[in-house]
This record gives sequence, structure tokens and C-alpha cells, in this order.
Amino acid sequence: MNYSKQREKILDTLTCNAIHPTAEELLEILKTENSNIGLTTLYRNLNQLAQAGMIKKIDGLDPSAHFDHNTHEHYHFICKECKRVFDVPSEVAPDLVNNTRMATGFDIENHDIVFHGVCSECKKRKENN
Amino acid sequence: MNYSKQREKILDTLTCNAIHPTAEELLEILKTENSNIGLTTLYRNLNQLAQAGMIKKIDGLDPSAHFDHNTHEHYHFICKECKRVFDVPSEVAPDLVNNTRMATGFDIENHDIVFHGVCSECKKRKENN
DNA sequence: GGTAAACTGATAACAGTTATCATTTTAGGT
DNA sequence: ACCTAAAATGATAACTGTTATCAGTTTACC
Repeated sequence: MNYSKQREKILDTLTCNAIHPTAEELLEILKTENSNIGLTTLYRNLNQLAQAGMIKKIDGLDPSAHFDHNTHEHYHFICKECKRVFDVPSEVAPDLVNNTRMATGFDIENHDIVFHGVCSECKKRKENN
Repeated sequence: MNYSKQREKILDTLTCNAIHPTAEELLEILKTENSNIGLTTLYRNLNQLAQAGMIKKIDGLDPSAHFDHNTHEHYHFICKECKRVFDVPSEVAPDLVNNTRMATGFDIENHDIVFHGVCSECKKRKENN
């Protein structure tokens, strides 16, 4: 993998915008920063960075994939009201991989957990109405 | 929700083919059983059944969604070799929802876990080569 | 400085899914 | 049974997110 100006910018922008953006959302942010990166280039680099383990691709949230600069083990919660994506610490599922390896006998290389529900802010807002 | 011949057939076929098929796969199975159900009808009914809690929609496996007649709490493992989808019992993650509720303060309505790796059969096959 | 490999980005294609809508089926009341 | 309104069908067209193509540009290394 060679250096590229665009890839550096993409990684920077994702790191500074820890909101788990989709590719489209990231493109918008880049535009507002006067970085007109082509859509193909964006997708290509996001996939390359994910493959290299430098970012994480989150599937199963929307039709569209979200991207996360945080590569440490953690999970995700999506609020069905405001659609924001929140991090969930991996401690909520201790021994998950070991338990699953024992239960199934399979080699587990990675796993994702996605929670759906209502976040604190939206819960509060709904109660006040 | 009114009765419909097509919906009954779709639910039956999904129940008798517990392989977590995609919509396209299910359509193929239906065709071999001489049930020519329209693609739109299939998608509409799968979504309706999922909404009604009679089946489960599994996202985050492929680009395409898979469908599961088993609505009891359980998780999924997809083998990156043979692409088959296996069930994982929910006991591998005890107290997951409670822990997450405590850690985040959010209302959790549902959650999914997807494991990726290599299943026993494929592991064996690879070792013999 | 030259060259091979890697990268860009506009365009076109593609896959999975949903909207549209005229026709048919279902279910409940008279 | 019949009438009617609501629900369901399915062919077609549209839409969304993503990837392939490919000529031109940039990178890295001898």
C-alpha cells in the first residue's frame, strides 16, 4: 500500500469525526473541508483501511455501512429515534468468544454486536411530551 | 394482516428450510416447489412477517439479508469458507442486555451478534490439504 | 530521472430492495 | 350469498449503496 494524499485525509477526517459516519456522510464532511475526493476513491480507501485493520466497517445498522476509526474491541448501539450510533464497551460480554468457541467448536475470527433501542436523550425527550 | 395463500407458503417454506436463506434463495426453493411467487410479494411478506415477530431478519452477514424462522433468542455464525450460517445459543452471552443497560443507561429493545470465522467442517477440510 | 506498480475519479454497471399501480383476494356486515 | 372496503398480488420501473472499468496521474525505488 503506497502513500496517498487522499487516504491520509480520509483517515484524518474519520478520526476527527468519531460519529461512525457512512461513506456519504464522510463525503459531505470532506466537501465542507474543501477536500473534493471522488466517491470511488472514498469507498476504495475505506475498504483498504478496513482490510488493513486501521479502521472498522460496521454492517447491520442501516442499509449503508458505517465506519469507525476506533479499532479496539467494542460494540455498537443505534438509537431508533435519533439514528445516532453509540459505542458500547466490550466488558458487557465477558468470555463471549471463549464461550462461543466452546459451544460451537468453530474458529472465531471476529464478531460484532449491534444493539437497537432508545438512547437516554431521546427517552427523556419523549417522556417530556 | 389478512390471510394470504402466498404468505402461508412463504412461512411454511422458511420453516422447512432452516438454512437462513436470503430472499433470492427462498425464491429458488419456492420455484422448485412450483410456487411462483412474485419477488415483490416475497419481500413484502418477509418484511411483514419480521415486523410481526413471526420470523427474524438477519443483517450484517452479506450484502443481502437472511431470514430465520427461529424467533427464539440466539445468535449467528457465518463461515467465511462455505458461507453457511449457523445458530449460536444465547447462553454464550449471559446478562448481556442487563450489562449493557447498566453500562449505557439506554433502553435496549433488541440486539444481534454475528460471528465470523471457519466452521468445523471447513477447518478439517483445510487441514487435510 | 525512469519505470513499474499503485492510486485517482468520472462514468457505467450492478445487486438488493422498495415504490407504483391496476387487478385480485379476503373478511365482515347487511 | 352479495357488497364493499381494506388488504394482498405481481409486473414494471425506480432507487440506493456499492463496485468495475479504464485512461490519466502519482508514488516509490533502482
